[in-house]
Amino acid sequence: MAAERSGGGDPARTLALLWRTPQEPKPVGRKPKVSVDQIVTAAIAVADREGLGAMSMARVAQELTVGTMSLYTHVPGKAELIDLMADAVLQERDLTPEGTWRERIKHYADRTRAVYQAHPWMRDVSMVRPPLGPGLMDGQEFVLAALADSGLEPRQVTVAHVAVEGFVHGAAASEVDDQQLAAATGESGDSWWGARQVFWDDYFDVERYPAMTALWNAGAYDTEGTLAENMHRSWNYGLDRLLDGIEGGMR
Amino acid sequence: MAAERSGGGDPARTLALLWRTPQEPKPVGRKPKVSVDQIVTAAIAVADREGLGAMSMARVAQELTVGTMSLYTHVPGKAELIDLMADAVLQERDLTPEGTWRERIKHYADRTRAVYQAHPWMRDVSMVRPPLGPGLMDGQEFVLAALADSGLEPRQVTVAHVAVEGFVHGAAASEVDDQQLAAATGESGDSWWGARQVFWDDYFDVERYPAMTALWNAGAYDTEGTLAENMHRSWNYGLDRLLDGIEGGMR
DNA sequence: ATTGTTTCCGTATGGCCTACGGAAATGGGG
DNA sequence: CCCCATTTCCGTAGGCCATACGGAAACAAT
Repeated sequence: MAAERSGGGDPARTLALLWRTPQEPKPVGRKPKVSVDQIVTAAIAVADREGLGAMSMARVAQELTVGTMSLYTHVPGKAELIDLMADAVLQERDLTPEGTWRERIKHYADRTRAVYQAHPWMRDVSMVRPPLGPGLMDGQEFVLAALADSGLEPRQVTVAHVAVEGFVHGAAASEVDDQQLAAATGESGDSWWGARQVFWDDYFDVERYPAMTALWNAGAYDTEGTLAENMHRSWNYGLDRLLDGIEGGMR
Repeated sequence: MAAERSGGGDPARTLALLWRTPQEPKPVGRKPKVSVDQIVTAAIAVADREGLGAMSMARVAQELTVGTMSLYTHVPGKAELIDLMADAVLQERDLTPEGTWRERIKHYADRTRAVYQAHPWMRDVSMVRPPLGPGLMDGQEFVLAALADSGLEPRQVTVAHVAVEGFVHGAAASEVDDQQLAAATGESGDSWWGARQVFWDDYFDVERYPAMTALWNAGAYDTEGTLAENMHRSWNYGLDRLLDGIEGGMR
């Protein structure tokens, strides 16, 4: 399926939900069996366990022992529910502003990575039109404050911000993708690659791929550690080099 | 919906399709109405026009004026079809090895970006367990050859490779995400943000977000150009800084 | 007990993938 | 010309999904 899209609905309604605008308790009428918070929590629980694909309205309602359509009283639709889920888990990062601007960005990357690890379905949530809730906004503020302290020009800060944010989310998403696939298909990444041993035997052409062959012969692929560990190493390397570049560009 | 997952099926069968292993023409039996190539082409056409979500087996069959189930004679299932589509469009990059290693990586990034622009549904295809076909492999070889020429140690080349590949695909995906959403929802990114003006009016808190406020006041967000143009600028900046860092790390 | 308000939820529509198995087409041998 | 092995075509059916609609049920105030 294609990536989950969020927030097509009425912006005012969605924003009120994201910021949980307190509404005066209704004096009359039937008492609600569930709250928005309960729905969001249940939806996150389902997605954590079985992936975003399994997070259907029916499944969440079942979790809460409520009729499917009851959810629509509290939440406009599935897209908005996903927005609420995403912002909720982004709030789990506790971002303490300590150390140099670089250390703070690394801290931000770590915390964000932890969110993706805990909630692998975040890979499937597009951040191009993000939920404008407290979870997202607090993160933006944190990164912008760090970059502003770095000495970059204001205009440069905004450009660097998009690059850093993109790298962090992209890296976290890729890294988690492997685990999500493992959970969804019941096959680990290492096992998947192992099953494709045939490829190297039957299709790989040393004439066509000299650089890969040379690297292989040089022992560049004799790594210890799992696929996941190697990915993590690469991403740390990438972020460090990106920050090197940003730092160097200021001088 | 969650991201499209590929290639769970029999590796040997999928590899044979990806590399179009020629099979001797059957002397007897009913003549096929469609070929694998026709199916892949039709599927790409549908996805280009209406998104990967609309690319159903029924829709592709309709395109070819053939019964839905006929497709399954030629292709094991939908996941494998997506693998074939992805590898086919990756083959559209013509990667000519000219210039310095840096220029070649930039060239690779440009060509890959062009693929995503032409086929926005690539955003929804996971590259963690990629289709091991010629399109993907030629790209890998190209990047590895460039990095090997940069003077990095073999082990470092493989680490840098993951970082670069991740950045390029991630950047291309993000950039295209906006257009894909615009096409899918009929609302442009600029218009979406415009409709969320309410947010700045009703929810944004200058006390809570001093860094953002300061940047706003400093005119850092007074950009001309569309959202898409600004994203493109940021991604170029990010890739340049990443390559700066890689270059600097060698000294 | 009635009324106004709010929430709950059963039903129905139209979509998706694909297992299964029979129908239809094809070329060769009698 | 007929038969038959072989191959492809494809209708049906089962079990998922989101959500529009409208009536039933619960509750407070009168």
